[in-house]
Amino acid sequence: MNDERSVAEDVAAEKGPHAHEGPPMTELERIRHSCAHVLATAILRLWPEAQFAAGPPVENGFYYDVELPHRISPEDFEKIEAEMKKETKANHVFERVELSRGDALEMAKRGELGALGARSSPSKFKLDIIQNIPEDETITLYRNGDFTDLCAGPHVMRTGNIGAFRLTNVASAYYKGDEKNPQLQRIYGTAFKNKTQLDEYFAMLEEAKKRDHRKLGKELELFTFDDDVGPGLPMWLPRGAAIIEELEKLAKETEFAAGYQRVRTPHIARENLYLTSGHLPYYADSMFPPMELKYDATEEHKAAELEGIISEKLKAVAAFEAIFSKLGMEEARRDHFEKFERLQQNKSELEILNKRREDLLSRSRYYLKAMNCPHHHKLFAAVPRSYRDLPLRLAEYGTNYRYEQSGELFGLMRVRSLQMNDAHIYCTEEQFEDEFNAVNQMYLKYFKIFGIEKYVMRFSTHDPAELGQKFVDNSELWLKTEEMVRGVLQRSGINYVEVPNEAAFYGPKIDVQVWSAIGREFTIATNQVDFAVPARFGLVYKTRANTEATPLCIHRAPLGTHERFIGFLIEHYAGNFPLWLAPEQVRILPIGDEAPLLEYARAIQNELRAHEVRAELDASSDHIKAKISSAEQMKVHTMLVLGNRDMEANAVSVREHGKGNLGARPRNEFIAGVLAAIKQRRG
RNA sequence: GCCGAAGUAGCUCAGCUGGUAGAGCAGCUGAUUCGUAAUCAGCAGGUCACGGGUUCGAGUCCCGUCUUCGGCUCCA
Repeated sequence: MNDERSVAEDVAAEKGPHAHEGPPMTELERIRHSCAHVLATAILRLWPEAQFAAGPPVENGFYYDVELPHRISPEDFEKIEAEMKKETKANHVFERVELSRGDALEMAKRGELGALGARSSPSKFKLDIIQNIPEDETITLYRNGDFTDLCAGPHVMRTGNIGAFRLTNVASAYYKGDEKNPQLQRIYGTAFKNKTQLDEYFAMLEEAKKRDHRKLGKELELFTFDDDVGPGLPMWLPRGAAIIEELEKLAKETEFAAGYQRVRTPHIARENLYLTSGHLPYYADSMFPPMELKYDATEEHKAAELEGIISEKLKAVAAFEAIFSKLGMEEARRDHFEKFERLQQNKSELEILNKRREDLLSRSRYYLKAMNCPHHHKLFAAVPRSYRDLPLRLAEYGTNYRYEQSGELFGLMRVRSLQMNDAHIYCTEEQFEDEFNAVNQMYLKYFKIFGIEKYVMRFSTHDPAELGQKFVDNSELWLKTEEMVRGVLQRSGINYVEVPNEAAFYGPKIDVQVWSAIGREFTIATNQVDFAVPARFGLVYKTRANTEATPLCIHRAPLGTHERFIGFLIEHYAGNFPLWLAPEQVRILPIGDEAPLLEYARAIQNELRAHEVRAELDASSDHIKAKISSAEQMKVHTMLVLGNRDMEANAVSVREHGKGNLGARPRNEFIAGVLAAIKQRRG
């Protein structure tokens, strides 16, 4: 994890598994990619019939996809690694060979690619890959010892340059990620320059396991899932909810100071709303299916009435068409002009009626909201807006529901109900830069508070070739807003990287990646520029010149969702939350349970709670050591060990989780200190 | 959604090739009055994820469903 690459390189490198394009590989990637070849070599020694597909370096190592009747399991790793060791010991040169397309195809047909020599069956995946290499590109092979593979490289000089490696796991993957293609076994491994770095990496994984938010969430009683409630629907226990409260407090303070206004909107809306926004049918798969209201008699009656009229019209249209079809359209128009006109009229009326009927029915379908923007757009529209109202910043901790595919669910990181630190900023083009910059500054402020030292903003832009398909067809606005975003990012010294062709449908976006204290990456938040949907909603404001204009909209959620953000924080802090965030900030542990001492303890608890400090009292009959132990296990931030000595001196003996016994302090001094630390959001 | 693996008490886990369920912690009750990470004893706790099948007999074998995990795909 300690390689010298910049974050930008990291991010760029992860883009292209196929080395045909993109930037040259870093040294570590060359090592890993070379190791994939060594892995293939080893597998072939054990199972000569193996068919290899692709074996690129990836974020934390490499993999090679292989088709093989034998199902490789972790028990096989030892013998595969032993074969790999032989290959690295032999220190073969990675030899690069250029050859013609014809020669490459011949070799693949003889089964010599991704192989130790000619075989009875062709190297089918390699054959396919060659056929997909553009005509103007050079085809190259790489050889190490007996092993020959189709590969664009680059590699390290010799197999011995692969310092240290280990296989990690095996999973299945479809060839080219398409489920219509054959299913392959994907063998994962990792490699480093030396053994020390390899060991560090595995130590980090161990540490990540200890900090796993699912494990700590259970142990610390932060949240829970229940089968009867449903998959991907976390419920927050009081200790977890306490963290949520603090995050909301932080966001509300920050946003208030930045001129945001808080709003509240329902969790559901009629289908019409999502037809207007354009989410339906495009995004329908990611939404919970609609609730249908059956009991709206008026609307059902209206729909039925329309149904009657529509069927009449249909009959009329059919009758005319039957006549005309015999005559042919041109003749019909000439000779029966009047009837023809009536047909056209009936057709267009039918269209309107059908639309009205569909509209009526859609009014009885309600969807759980998957995002807050449509509701917020309606709030914008609820009041006549003038340029004087802009920028208008509407903020809400809205709860969204997204029907994530079952295989996507993962602890708190990928859920179906999520509370977003959401806001929509409506502004003019002139205001955009300042607004966007202010949002970025808010991110930096949060990074500081949470001790996030490494981050990158992935700035996703559009591909002009896909205008009108993947992206809203408005070239001018794309270029203009992208230029504005780029300008803000550059001028504010934000660490960012540009990712082409990954923008949202309606505008450029920024995904915010942060790294936890142990160096694992999380995408926690997103900022999106939207120059399309406000227009769909017909949002306008009066300009100074008394004309109407459509505002730009910035979607932003610096703290992302509670679910993912707290998941991140759990790992980041290893469950040892700073005082202001700690679910239980203070626990009072009286030595013994004699009445005067308990009374003293209770008085302190009450005083703390009067100042909104989450203070608890352990009045159990446990011995003091046991009380300390259980408080430590729950990672209570501060423990007050109270005995007669403390009571007599009006003092408290302070113990902090992770720091141990800090000795006695005057009661008032301690309380003032706690309040100040919480207010300043210090540790 | 697809492929693979797993699911035993609130938690962590044991239960061999089928013979009818067990520990530690947590909980409850009582004793213990202890100055910085676990005092002692007793009690209670399970439709072995759910549903079906094979068998004299299923936690154990087979099938289906659900959930979780590892991947793939997805994340406008």
